[in-house]
Amino acid sequence: MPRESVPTKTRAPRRRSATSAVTMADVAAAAGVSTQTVSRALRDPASVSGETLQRIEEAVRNTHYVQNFAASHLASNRSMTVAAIIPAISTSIFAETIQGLSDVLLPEGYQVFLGHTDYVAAREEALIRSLSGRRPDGFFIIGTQHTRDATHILKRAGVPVVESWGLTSRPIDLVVGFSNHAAMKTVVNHLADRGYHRLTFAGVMKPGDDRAKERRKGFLDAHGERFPGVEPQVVTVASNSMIMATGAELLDLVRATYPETDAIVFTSDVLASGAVLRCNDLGVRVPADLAITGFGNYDIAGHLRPSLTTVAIASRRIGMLSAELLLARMQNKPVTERVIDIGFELLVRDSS
Amino acid sequence: MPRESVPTKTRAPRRRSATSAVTMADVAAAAGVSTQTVSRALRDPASVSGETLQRIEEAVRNTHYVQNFAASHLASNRSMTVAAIIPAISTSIFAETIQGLSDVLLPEGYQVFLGHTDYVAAREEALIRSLSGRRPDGFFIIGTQHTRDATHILKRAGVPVVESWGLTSRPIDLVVGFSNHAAMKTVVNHLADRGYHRLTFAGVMKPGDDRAKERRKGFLDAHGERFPGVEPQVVTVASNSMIMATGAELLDLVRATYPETDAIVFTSDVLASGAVLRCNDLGVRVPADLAITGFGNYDIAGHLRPSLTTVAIASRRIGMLSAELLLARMQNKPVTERVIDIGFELLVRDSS
DNA sequence: CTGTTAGCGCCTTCAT
DNA sequence: ATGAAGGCGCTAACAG
Repeated sequence: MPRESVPTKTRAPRRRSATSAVTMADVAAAAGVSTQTVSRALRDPASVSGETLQRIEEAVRNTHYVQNFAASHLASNRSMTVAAIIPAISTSIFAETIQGLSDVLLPEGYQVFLGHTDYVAAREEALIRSLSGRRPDGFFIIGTQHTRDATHILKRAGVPVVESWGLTSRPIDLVVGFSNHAAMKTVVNHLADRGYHRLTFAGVMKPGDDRAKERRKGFLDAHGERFPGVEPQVVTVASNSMIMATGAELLDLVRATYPETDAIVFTSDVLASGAVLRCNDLGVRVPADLAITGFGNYDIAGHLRPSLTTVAIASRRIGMLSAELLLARMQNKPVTERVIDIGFELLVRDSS
Repeated sequence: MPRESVPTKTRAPRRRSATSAVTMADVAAAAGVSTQTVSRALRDPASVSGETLQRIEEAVRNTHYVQNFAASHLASNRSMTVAAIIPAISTSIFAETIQGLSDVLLPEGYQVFLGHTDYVAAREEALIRSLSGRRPDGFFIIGTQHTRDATHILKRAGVPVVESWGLTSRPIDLVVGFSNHAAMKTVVNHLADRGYHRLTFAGVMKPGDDRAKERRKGFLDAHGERFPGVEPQVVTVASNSMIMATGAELLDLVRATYPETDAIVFTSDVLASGAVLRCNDLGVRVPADLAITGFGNYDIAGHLRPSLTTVAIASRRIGMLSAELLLARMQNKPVTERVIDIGFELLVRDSS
């Protein structure tokens, strides 16, 4: 550890670094240049002469230097990180979105802080609060509805924010999503066109899931238009997991509650798949006895028999587009569109 | 000798903070205390008198102060972050592991950096290198085989490292996993016991997927024991995605290559499910004509008809246990077990 | 193209 | 229980 050259100090020099005592100063010393030159070589190799660059690169290798981004962040006021906040990581279509986000950001040198809220608004706020302390250069968040304080913190952060998987006329900053309301209306219209007339909406409604609420509203609005005077049928559960077993349970619940139902509109392919498979077990013919629709176009949807009518969402693309918007903002490039509607696609298959 | 202060400010003071000009000093001023007291109040409220604490909390609220963790990190040499490295986020059972990890770490104040490697060793190394610069207080990584340099960086980081989803006698630091080799032997033995005797191993083998390699080896070893002299049958693809369509393709490939096959051992439930559904389409009876086994006990496995024989892995638990080990290390608590084998469970269902 | 200087915002150490 | 001093490792600003 060649760092002793200040004999005039009365106190022993502070040694707090437990790990990696190698600093930029060590590299600079080894290469015979100033720390500034090392810093420049690391961030913009072209700004240093070829010979100097080589010496520095060699010094980096010899010393096993690993740059400390916390110091860099503090000095430059750029953290080179993006905070991503999603409801759940597992069993979730949002994983694809995060992969898309990450696929675009990592090659640009940005790293991703990931947190999940379990669909609880208070947890979302706490997470945003906590992640703000990391001073990310951008935020990515699922959903367009947040607590007052959460919104406030995001706005005060002074960095780009992308809300996603929904649309809103009053975004915090940027939005990449689609209309859950319109998507569900499309499903209802499709079923009505096919002649189904006793529709039931079924799904898991977590308190903090504004996408599910939008979908329910889309169902109700379309139902009112297509079946005026008919009482809409809605069956939801709040605490169940998003698993196929829940879909099977919901099927049973719908059949018990509204036996006259001839089509079930599920909020997710996971639930719809569970229901289709249970129908097969029960001898209920899909779609002859009962039509079933899903949401999300999961892998399974096209492989089930009957194959599942559903709404395809470009989940990965949401992540990639969001990352591109964030990058543009973070690199001070112009962003023309503040709200990007990526749309959706109704995939009519055999279950309806 | 104290350095002289320079009262002659010839230059204007630097102002680099674009965002959140509120610092601890502002809070301290508002509360009429020193920054030190604010710092203490934030990290250990009990170390400050009740009245002072209240004034500080009020000042924090009024100023909208958000602590800067980068500065905290630099000064304390603790980042309160954990880096997590997984092959893929989406369509992946690892998402559950990350959720488990995150569920344990977030409440303790740690935040998670997430990166994915797409099963490419070089990307893993690059990611580890890059994440090291964030000076995480711990690493979590899927797999037990890494490049020389990657291993070296992890060791030099001087923080706890958990490798997972496999076992090794020479861990970098800690391991939480199970034997993929033993799991696959168990599957083969089960099939052999049931009277199947022309087994084919089928799966996606990405170059950097050491779990898949271990599984293949387990298959081959068990096959050699149970069917001495019989040439083992292996059908793998390298570049296909882990989706059901690939399972259907593999089924076709196996039937074309080894028509005498009476049982297919897949490396994943996703593939096995695709194969089962295709068998249903083709009129191939499972398990009468062909037995099929999966791996991972995904949600779908129990709902398929026939239901899928598979190996259950406590994916979420791997994450939680890993987090607990990391926490123990990071908080200087004793860790007795360096290698934790969480085992696996063969679930015999109707497909075999 | 390279070096010097000062400071990013917080925490550790020491003193009271 | 609180305050003062200094430095964590790096980079912006300025000079040459």
